[in-house]
Amino acid sequence: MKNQQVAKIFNELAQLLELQGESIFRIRAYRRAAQNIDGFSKDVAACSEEELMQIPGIGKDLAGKIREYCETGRIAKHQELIKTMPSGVLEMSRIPGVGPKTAKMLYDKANIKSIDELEALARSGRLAGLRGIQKKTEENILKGIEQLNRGTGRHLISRVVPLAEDIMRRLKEKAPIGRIAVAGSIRRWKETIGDADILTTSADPERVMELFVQMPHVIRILAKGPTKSSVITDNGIQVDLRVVEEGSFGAALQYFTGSKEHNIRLREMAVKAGLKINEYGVFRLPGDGQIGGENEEDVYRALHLPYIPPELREDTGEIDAALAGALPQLIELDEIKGDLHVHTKWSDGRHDLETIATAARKKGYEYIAITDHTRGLGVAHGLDEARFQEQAALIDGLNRTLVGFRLLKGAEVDIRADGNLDVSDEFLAGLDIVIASIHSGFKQSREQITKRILSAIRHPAVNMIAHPTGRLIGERDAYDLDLDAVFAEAAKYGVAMEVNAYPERLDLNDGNLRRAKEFGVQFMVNTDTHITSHFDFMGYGVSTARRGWVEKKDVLNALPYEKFMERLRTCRERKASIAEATSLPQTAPRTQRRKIKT
DNA sequence: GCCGTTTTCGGCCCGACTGTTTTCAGTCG
Repeated sequence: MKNQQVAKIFNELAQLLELQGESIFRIRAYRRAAQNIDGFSKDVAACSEEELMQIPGIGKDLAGKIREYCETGRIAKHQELIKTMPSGVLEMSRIPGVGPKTAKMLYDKANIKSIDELEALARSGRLAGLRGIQKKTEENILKGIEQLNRGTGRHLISRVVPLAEDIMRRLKEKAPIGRIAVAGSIRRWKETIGDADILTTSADPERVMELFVQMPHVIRILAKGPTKSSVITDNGIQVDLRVVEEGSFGAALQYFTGSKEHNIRLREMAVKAGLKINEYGVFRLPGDGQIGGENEEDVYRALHLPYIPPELREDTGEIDAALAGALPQLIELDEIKGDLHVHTKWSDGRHDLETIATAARKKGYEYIAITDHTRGLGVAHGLDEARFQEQAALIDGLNRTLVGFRLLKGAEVDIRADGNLDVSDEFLAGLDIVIASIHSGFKQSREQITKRILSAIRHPAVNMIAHPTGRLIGERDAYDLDLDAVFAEAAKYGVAMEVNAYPERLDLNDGNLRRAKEFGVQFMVNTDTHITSHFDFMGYGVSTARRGWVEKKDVLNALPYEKFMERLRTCRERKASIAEATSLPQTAPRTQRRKIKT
């Protein structure tokens, strides 16, 4: 899949063109193309020029550049631009507060070629005096460099959500506010968050801003105005607070939820319809008469669109789907009836069976599966068959006492480096549910890993592949895997793919899910719980599924208990019949075999 | 560089905050 590489080069081209002072529209064209390629579900390397031009924002020129990259591994225009400027200048434009104009000026006027040189000059106080730079800007550049050095600037959503909730709670207690909500990428449930956006209404905005910047978390104030302030908190997360009037809250919520690309599309549509949309409302032009804005729905209604859920607002086809009346009916958190990936202290979890069952019932579930690790996973105290039998007896006992709730006997089986499972087939056949996953040999070749997972999918007892790509956000990339082959086989055998809700995993991710859906794959959204509080992660899993356009009908654990069990049985029956059918050609008469061939 | 149910040329989303070049450019979202 070359999409990400092409997207990266287009983004870099946009930055380089920005340094050249190129037309902002040309730059924006590269950025838009990069985003659409990144979100495109098919490999661009496998697309003809005509197919590429079907992607929004890709015309003849960019389609040619994509082909050029796929065929030669480089883009001449990119190479040419890189040569015009030291790479350090590009890096300087990534310092918060320093944009392309400033970076270019620093290079042109003072021959500064890297962040290190810039920092040294700023520290010695010799930056001030250059055109447009005085003491204050010099200080801000140093702070910006510090911020850049502190980290990637993106945080796991599970780190940001609690902070945003805490800030909102404090504002509700102390500040004179009306409505309040999170916006931005948190509300779209992106897996990582750049900064937290909070939106509120107030009759006394200045007082709200004052209280906001004085909160105990705040270590630096980036900006403070009457309607908008930005701060850095002690855990390095930037929080932006915006105050609007009641009549604008919906428009502002829509506006600040983004994504930017989604909003640009909407505002383009608005202009064509003789309307203007901004964060204050929807206005009819000319005359500026406001026709909506108190509620978010007003914005979509004004454009004759149905309400588009925040998780879909990425300009990856949701507006066209809305126009066509073809938006998906996204899965909802309260439609989840069970959790099929749960560990106990029998392997590497913390609690006993009863504690886990009680916590799950409190969540309102009808069933969960106990899926402790198998013996292959020594580090996780994997169980051997005898220990599983012991555990099964306890589960049977608990099930006799539980009313309206079932514990399923399951296991998270290790797929070994050779593709075999580390427990006997007979034993697995006796379990209610078997989930299989990879915990070692991540560096194997694409062919090997794909083969391992395909053989697990075909195994007679396996019902689901857990965390199918193995990625850990910010720590470990997905292993090299032919996902299309995996999805095709999973759909054929009725084996589910997991949406692992663990915040570091979120695996499959949104893009994978959309692709998998095209193959007709079914999903299970699970928390991979090791401690009872992990059950709360289900929201992250469901939101990731929603970002992947997943509907209730695609999610097996949205089924009530009886129906769910029936599906598990169907999966195994289907496998048995496929195994039987595929063994036929070998024993079939010669004439029949020839027929099959043609 | 893309795009077209007013357009194949001339448009391309909109506003807040900051620092400084005192009327606005740069940056950000």
